[in-house]
Amino acid sequence: MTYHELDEMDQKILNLIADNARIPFLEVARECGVSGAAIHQRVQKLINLGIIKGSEFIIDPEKIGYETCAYIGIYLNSPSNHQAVVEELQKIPEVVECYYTTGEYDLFIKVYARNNHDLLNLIHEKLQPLGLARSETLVSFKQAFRKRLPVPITKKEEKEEKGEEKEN
Amino acid sequence: MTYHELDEMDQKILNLIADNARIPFLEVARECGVSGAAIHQRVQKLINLGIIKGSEFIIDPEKIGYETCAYIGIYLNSPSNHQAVVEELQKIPEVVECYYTTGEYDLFIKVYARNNHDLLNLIHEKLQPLGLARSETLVSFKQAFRKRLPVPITKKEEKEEKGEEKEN
DNA sequence: GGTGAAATCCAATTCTA
DNA sequence: TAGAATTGGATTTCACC
Repeated sequence: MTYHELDEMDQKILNLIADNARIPFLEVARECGVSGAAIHQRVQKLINLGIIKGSEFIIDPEKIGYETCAYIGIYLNSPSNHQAVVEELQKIPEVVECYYTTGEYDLFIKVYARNNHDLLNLIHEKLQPLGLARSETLVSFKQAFRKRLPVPITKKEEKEEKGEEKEN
Repeated sequence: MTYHELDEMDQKILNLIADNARIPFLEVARECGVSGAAIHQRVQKLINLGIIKGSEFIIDPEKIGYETCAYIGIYLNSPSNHQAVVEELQKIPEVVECYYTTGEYDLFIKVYARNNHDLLNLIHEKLQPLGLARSETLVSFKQAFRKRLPVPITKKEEKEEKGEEKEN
């Protein structure tokens, strides 16, 4: 099994804190009908399990001067070299996400740039030298929306049906 | 000007809180050499300006049962209808991001699914019925990295060179 | 796993400058 | 805008269940 079983309270906690990282844990505690210490311990457990990977304030890229967002599909000259390329990509501040994908591209990245001109510059000056055979750029001219994945709610009965064992 | 001028302290605050939403403001205050009230007021200002759009705990999608991540480029039957399609897409829990893009596609979305089978299901059962002419799917089989965009640091001298006005 | 109390620390407001 | 002071809460730990 690739993920730990979360009970209903864990799921409720995650859904409460996921889009408000500053919510007081005592408020979460009241919602869940337990003590603040219990929430504290469970959140700690979720962090230790790697389910919670951190917290962040969401900053609007446009408002700090990044007007252009783009996705770039990358073909490498020597695909065997991908590890080194990924390390170099990680050092470029404008590259915020990087994926290994099936089929089409060797790598697929998300980048921000101050404007379209800087994007072209970024591609020519910083990306091409890494050993790209070719790349395809998809410029977003507007983000329609962004939201978070809901934490699925597993009802207790469903867990029992799946054969939840006592020795967990 | 599309973005507000941030002074060095605003930038420092953003860089401090951006990847730790739970950091005590008093700690930020100590780092910045000002009082807690000053940080409180500045963060409030940044929220009011829309520079800070909220906060969140980062939850590992794999750990809550979403093993497949994919990007899908969408061609619509009637592109004039995009507004309605976007609204429908927003209702689908698995669709977490949606962009209007230049060129190639009418829409470009990011989705999560429990597995590859569910992804196919999602495309056939939920996406196709919205009126897609065609779609191209790019499955990520691993995220190499993800990081945040750094808040650019504008030195005071640079701002003066740019002609910062007193009446701001 | 959870509780409750204690000690420490913080958030948020108000007032002053 | 910043600082100081205040106060009501929040965080965290720990002994106990």
